[in-house]
Amino acid sequence: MQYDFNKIEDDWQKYWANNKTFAAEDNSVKPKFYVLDMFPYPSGAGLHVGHPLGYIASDVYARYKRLEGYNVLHPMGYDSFGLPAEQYAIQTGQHPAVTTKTNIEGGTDKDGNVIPGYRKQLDKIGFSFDWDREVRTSNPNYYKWTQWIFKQIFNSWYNKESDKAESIDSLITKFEIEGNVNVNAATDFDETFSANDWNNWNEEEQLQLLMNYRLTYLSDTWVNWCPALGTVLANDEIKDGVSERGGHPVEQKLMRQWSMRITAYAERLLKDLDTVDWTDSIKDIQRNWIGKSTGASVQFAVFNSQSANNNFPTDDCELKTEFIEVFTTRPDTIFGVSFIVLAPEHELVSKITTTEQKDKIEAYQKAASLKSERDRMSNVKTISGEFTGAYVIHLFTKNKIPVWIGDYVLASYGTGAVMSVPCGDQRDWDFANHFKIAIPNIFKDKDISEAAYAEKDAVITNSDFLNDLPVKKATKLAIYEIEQRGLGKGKTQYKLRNAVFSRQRYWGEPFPVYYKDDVPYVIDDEFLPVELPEVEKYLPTEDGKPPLGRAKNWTYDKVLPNGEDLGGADWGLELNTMPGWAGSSWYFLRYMDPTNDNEFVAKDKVNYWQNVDLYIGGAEHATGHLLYSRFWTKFLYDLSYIPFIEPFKKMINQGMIQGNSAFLYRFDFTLKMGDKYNPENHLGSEKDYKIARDETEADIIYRAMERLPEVFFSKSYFDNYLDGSLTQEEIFNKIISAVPNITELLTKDDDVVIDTNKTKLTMIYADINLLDGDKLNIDEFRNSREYYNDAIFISEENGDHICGREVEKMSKSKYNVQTPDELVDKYGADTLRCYEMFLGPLEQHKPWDVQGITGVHGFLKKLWRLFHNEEAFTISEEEPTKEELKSLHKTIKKIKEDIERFAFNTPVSTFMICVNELTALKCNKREILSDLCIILSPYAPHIAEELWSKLGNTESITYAVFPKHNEEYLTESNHKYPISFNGKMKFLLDLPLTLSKEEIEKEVMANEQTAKYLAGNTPKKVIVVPNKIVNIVV
RNA sequence: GCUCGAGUGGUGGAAUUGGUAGACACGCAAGACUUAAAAUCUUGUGCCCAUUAGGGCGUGCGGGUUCAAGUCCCGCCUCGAGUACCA
Repeated sequence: MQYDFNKIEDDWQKYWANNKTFAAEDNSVKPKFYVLDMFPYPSGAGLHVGHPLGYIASDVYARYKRLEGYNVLHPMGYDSFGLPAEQYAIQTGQHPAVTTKTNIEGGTDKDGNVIPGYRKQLDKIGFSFDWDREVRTSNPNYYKWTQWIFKQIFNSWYNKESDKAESIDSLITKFEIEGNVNVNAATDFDETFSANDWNNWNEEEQLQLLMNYRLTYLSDTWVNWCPALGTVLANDEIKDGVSERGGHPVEQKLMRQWSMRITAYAERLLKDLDTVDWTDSIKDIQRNWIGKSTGASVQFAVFNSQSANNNFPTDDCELKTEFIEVFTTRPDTIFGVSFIVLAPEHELVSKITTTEQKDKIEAYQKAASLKSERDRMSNVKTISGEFTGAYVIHLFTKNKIPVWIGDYVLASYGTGAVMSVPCGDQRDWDFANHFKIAIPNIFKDKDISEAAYAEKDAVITNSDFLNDLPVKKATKLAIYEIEQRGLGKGKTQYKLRNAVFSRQRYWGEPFPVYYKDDVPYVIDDEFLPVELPEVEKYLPTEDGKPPLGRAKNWTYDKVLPNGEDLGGADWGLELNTMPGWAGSSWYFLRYMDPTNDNEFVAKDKVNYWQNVDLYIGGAEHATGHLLYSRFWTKFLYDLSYIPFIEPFKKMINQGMIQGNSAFLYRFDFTLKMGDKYNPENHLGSEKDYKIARDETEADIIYRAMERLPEVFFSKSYFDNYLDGSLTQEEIFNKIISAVPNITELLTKDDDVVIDTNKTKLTMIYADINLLDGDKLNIDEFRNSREYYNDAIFISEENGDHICGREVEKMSKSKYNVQTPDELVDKYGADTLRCYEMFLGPLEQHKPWDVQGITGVHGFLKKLWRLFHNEEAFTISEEEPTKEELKSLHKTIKKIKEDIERFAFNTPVSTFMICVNELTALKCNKREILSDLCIILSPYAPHIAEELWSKLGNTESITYAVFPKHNEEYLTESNHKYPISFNGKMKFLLDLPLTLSKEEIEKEVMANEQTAKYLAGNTPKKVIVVPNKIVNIVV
């Protein structure tokens, strides 16, 4: 009886949908398990075989956990706001909501292309998602709560005393009572004010001040402006100086923007990485991104050379009016400072520069400001700088230290100034060497004549009170002294920047914010969501406002849906929208309670489901989504909305499935005008050749080209062509014999010849769907496009036309995309699922090769045949034999072990071995096959359900019980000992396991084969490891 | 440059704690069935030498530890990812 996978899969998918088989129970007595896939963006291109890889793995795990008795939450939804839909809307005028819906649900786009729809594609693979919990970030009932969370962040500040976010009201109370003197908050605001000051300010002034404390705040910030996309981008949305999406240039611009004070959480984001089970690589990326460094912040007093002589001023020098603050991670090297470098943009530069140096400094500043980020990045090696003419006083030695500017110092990091210690830092050393500045050595017995000594294992010398101390102790003491003398203090610095949260785009969440006299206020909860308005175009307005500037009545009028007017006014609403990561920072919470209209998630539900137990997705979100959702999780925890501090406990990052592109080698005819051609003829007369008066040479050549067929060479010719063993002439001869009438075609009425010096073989992409292995299906290829109809193929001697292959990214433009749909139609979803897992370890990148799928498909057919003879389903009720039980139980054991260590590829091989063994044993016994169905069902759920029901079960296999292996069936009485000589295995010897070491040795030494390999020598030593090996050392 | 990861047959990969390297598949070759093809089945398949028996070499390269190394240690090479003057 045939394995009709199409019908079986269809039937069971319907059954699961109708019976809501995978609905998760919200408050179950069962233990919970939360398996989540990273939120997909529903693009119009649909799924290719790389996308479901992670979904299959998570689905296998989810199904396995159900069999293990867990209540599994395994939801799916869409991150449906985003740039591609909006770019498409700008091009076509279609509302992004419409295209987004089509991309998810299927339909046709404006050009008439059929869009299969994400959902339909997913359904065909047989995932066990609880679709009743689907969310879409662009649905108002979802983004209502994104806006609500924004409001909570807006109404919070970060209290460093309690080390958590608190309500802004608690801060206001403090201000009212004692001003900000005792407030220890995450803020850049460093002035102090009293309660009196506070209470005397008007509302606007108070609100402006609170902006410095809110966890999301409006400020003028330097942002990454991308003119091509018409929006600002966050640091993690930029790769190599250009936008991650589209690769457009990015420039720095000062704009009024909403930002998220993620820096308040820097330390916790860093520290809590230790509590999650992620790969070291992702953790490292986050640690780097957060970039913690500890050291000291130190103030250097500026010594004004104009009014002082070269003698050193005293401590009470009245000229100490300006200070340069620097941050250093090596306070222990304070005595090695020989100059100070400021960033060219540093605000003190103009104040301290002497008149003699003014011109040079200004020229340098100008040159630096003209350099783009990219130039600065690419010019790392060139050393440049300029002396300001000013000096500072060394904290301890009181020496004069020159102040320079140089663009190797970044304005945006630390204080934009460094104390340069050339003996201990290579960049400082290079700078000093270049400008002939002194390089004092403060490391005992270290040579610094050729390079700086940056290792931290030196002993400090020439450093007054730090002499003879190792780095660690010297650092501690230096900080102590600096603090004692009031010259600075110990400090921790982070690279992490606050995240820009505004986007000048249409297709995103509107802010729940309106403006009264330019002061932002948040909208009352009863008016949420602020729904995205209709606009007639998705472009910025003529005066440069974001697209929402085009919306009519975009004001906070306080009219409730029921028509009740609560007395609003024409207060303008915020025109920016939120970035892509807003909705995805908390979506995993919404799945617990997707339809709740009163809360973003109900307390009892989040208390039951807790955080995600297993999160599967790509590694590309390391610094974006994975950092932001950790930040929001901690924030919501601080406000006691959720009971955990990390969103994703265990994460696996699946590797990319690469495309396997195919190439044809096309002969490129290059034509030129023939000898008989005379440009004179071109000028009107009709002598030897018919040349239309208005034709150019190019026209004639093009016309001749059109007559010529496409000629393709098989791979071996190309290889020979590349290494020179096939000459142009030989190629040409091949063509002449393949296209005998070539001269005729070429010439016809035109005088055109082939320019044999310029012809060449070039690689063009061939659609991988027209290939059978590496062989081109010539007929299908000819039919694929009209101009290939009469293409000529110069093939291998056996008639095959072989294509070149290369592994690269899977993409439409490379004609190497494989969609899951075609494979599901041809082999079935179960085959696809098993095959994608079989390909290799989940985390690894691997090339897609469709050929291997037949092996997996064959395995399922073989499995089917265990249950069926030619005509019908047939099963035996006999007692299984020892061998059959052993085969089954070792499989049960290995499958469980493998799945639990997240090895998804090896179980498929294990199933194959088991089916091969049972086939060899001709086993069709119920007791064996019934358990086999269960353990296979996470991988191949449709066939498992079908066979399970044929075995007489009336309930879905989903909630069957994963069998326990019985160790008794696996224990052996004998072991085939590999007998090695000097570690090289020579033969096997079957011995009972009951033998002692001595007995084994005796048996081995008595064996005649041993004697042969010993060849008369006496063994020096015999190592016997019972149940493992025997090694004889000769 | 720095950080992290990976290198095993023609291909994808297996070998979980140092103990038979190459499981399981693909591909290839030979054969069976068939008018033929597909499907299916059987056998072989790391490389080299040898008719066989057998021998030698083999997990990127070079060393080391060990009775025994794909696995542990040291040094290097190549590829991939992240990051980029972070003081």
